[in-house]
Amino acid sequence: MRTKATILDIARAAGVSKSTVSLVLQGSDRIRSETAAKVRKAIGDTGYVYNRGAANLRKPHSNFVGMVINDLTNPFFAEMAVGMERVFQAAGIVPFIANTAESPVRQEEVLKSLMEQGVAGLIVSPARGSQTDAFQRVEAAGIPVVFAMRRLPESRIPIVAPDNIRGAFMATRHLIAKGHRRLAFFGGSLELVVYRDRLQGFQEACAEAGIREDAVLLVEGETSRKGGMACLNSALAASEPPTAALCFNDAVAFGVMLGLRQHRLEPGRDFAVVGFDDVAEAEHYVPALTSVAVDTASLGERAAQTVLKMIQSRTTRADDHIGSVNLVVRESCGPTRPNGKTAKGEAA
Amino acid sequence: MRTKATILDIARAAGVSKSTVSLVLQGSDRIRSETAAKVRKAIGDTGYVYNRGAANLRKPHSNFVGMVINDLTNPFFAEMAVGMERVFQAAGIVPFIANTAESPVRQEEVLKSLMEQGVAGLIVSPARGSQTDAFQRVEAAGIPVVFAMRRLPESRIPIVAPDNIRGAFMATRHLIAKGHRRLAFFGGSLELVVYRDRLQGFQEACAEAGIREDAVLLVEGETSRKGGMACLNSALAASEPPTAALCFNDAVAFGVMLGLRQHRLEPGRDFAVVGFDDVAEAEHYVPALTSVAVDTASLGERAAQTVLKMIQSRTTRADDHIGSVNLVVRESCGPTRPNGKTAKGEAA
DNA sequence: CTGAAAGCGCTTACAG
DNA sequence: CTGAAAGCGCTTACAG
Repeated sequence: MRTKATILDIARAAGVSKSTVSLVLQGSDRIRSETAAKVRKAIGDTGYVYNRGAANLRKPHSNFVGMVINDLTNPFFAEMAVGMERVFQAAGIVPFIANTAESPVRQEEVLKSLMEQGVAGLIVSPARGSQTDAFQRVEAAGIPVVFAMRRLPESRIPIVAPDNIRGAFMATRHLIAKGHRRLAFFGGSLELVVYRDRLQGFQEACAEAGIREDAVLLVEGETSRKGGMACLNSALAASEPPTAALCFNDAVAFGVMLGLRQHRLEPGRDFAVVGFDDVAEAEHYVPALTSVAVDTASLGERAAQTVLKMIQSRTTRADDHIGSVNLVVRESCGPTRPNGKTAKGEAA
Repeated sequence: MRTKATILDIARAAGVSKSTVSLVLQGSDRIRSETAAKVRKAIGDTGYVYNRGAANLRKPHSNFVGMVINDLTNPFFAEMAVGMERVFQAAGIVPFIANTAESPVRQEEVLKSLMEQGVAGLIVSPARGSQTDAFQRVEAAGIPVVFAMRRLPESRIPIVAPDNIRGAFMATRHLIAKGHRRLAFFGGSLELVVYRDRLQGFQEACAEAGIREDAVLLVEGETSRKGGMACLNSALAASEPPTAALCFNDAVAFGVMLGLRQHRLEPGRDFAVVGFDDVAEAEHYVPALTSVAVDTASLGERAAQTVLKMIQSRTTRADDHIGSVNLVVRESCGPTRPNGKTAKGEAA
């Protein structure tokens, strides 16, 4: 391995100055095409690799963005990533994904590394337990950030998220229309703003139906399959267990259904469950999971467009985007009545 | 947002030279602790961000590695990533993940961007259809690369992968022991070395049992759920359809089971399916999927350790690692007989 | 359309 | 234990 080629090497090889090389590298039209061709040939011959670190020393911003995710294991984020990738690719930007595995410490490290590398912008779904000051450094550095799905209280960072309140409200109403009167909300915790929003929708629907607060069970927990199983177990141990649950997300819902089986209970028949996110798997699960669809890919696209615009206009502010939601009714709350009425004759 | 702070600013603030600042930034023990403390305080006060691009101009290598994945949507890779993250984190290295979505073009872009950024090492599961020369540039640049799961024919890049031949052999034997005589192999394609290996194990087991070649159906396809459904459909259209299938991976297997249901066939009872990878979901699926477990997290750890060692020893070569596999028998091939014999009385 | 020069933010011998 | 100086690989006015 001989020492790495630089623009100077390729300038010599092409018989031009290094300014010229730099210009063709940037696709400038100030260079005659024959000259550019010579340069490009030299680049190919030498196996030259552009050094973006050096370039960034002089340029206003780099060409990569970071997507920092709290749980890569949740397929939801992979689905969102594909939406993002579409828009970034079109803009000639490469998105790098980093996983924090729900650890604020890890998140700190990841953010630091991304900044040091000169990241142009950030899309982040903050780890649970993130402090508001966790993003002060990136804000101070003037790096555009948009939150996706999760946000921090009292932060001015724009967010792209679904209409959590309405989604939870619709889902809960559905459960109530199915005749359930003892309801639970499983997974997540109060420190999450999303949780508070979804909980609010849940409680509004309960209130509307005149369900008393003591007929409602809130079980906080990890926002994962494992968390869902744990929630169910603790709920079932109550003196008067719930008969239906709105789950913080689909991962929790899958965990709940798993747990039900372990208790020899059949999801849908013995206990109704509805999820949130509508990941691809929801449709294929047995029983198929009723879930709040959030149009995941669109959310990803929107988040990407937002950072992109922020980067281009050198701003650190943008409007929030709240995406519309809709309830996809499948089998996990029992059979659907064709006329939209439940067994108890209530309007759906 | 005032202009960004540099080591010069913090040198002035701390009343030292910039060399001193650089030294404390690198944790040198040549600096008196009081001096270091002053410097660190100045760093905190200014919101200084270390510029790794500038540093890399002078340093031999950077501190980040790239993991380039062919399908982020396959939970297998998320599982492998957690194994990797453990070892990288311990080494103070941040792994960035990039998705190629099975596109060689996208892969090219991603690789280029990573190299320009000064990536220290790469773990890659090449996109289907990658040409052998796709990695010439990174090899020429002397960047350590290890392939994970998939490799390219005639490449000297080391690989970390499970024992595909043996895994497929064991799985196929299991199918045969269950009494199946018309077998299929679903998903993947000959251009993939992994495919050839798994196919070899499959065929060896068939040969061992004296199954004739015309009783065996090979259906190539995408290595995804969707691909699995397509494979099944085309297999079912045959004049004498198979009764069991070894699937290229679990994603394909899930697709096959989905497809079976659409044909009103019950996986396990009407058609036996076994997967490969044993992702977390396999255990929880209904019916639970029999699959070849590859110890995913260990594979990830091993791959990470390998690049790490290559980076440290400035080499571009390493030994391959073939991980052991074992068949996890669940319900997707029908009920297991307690004595390990099939209905037809054959040894398992 | 192209070249010479300055400078981006660091690190690294080299002195002291 | 700390400082002054050179130089890493680029880009960007500025000339010509």
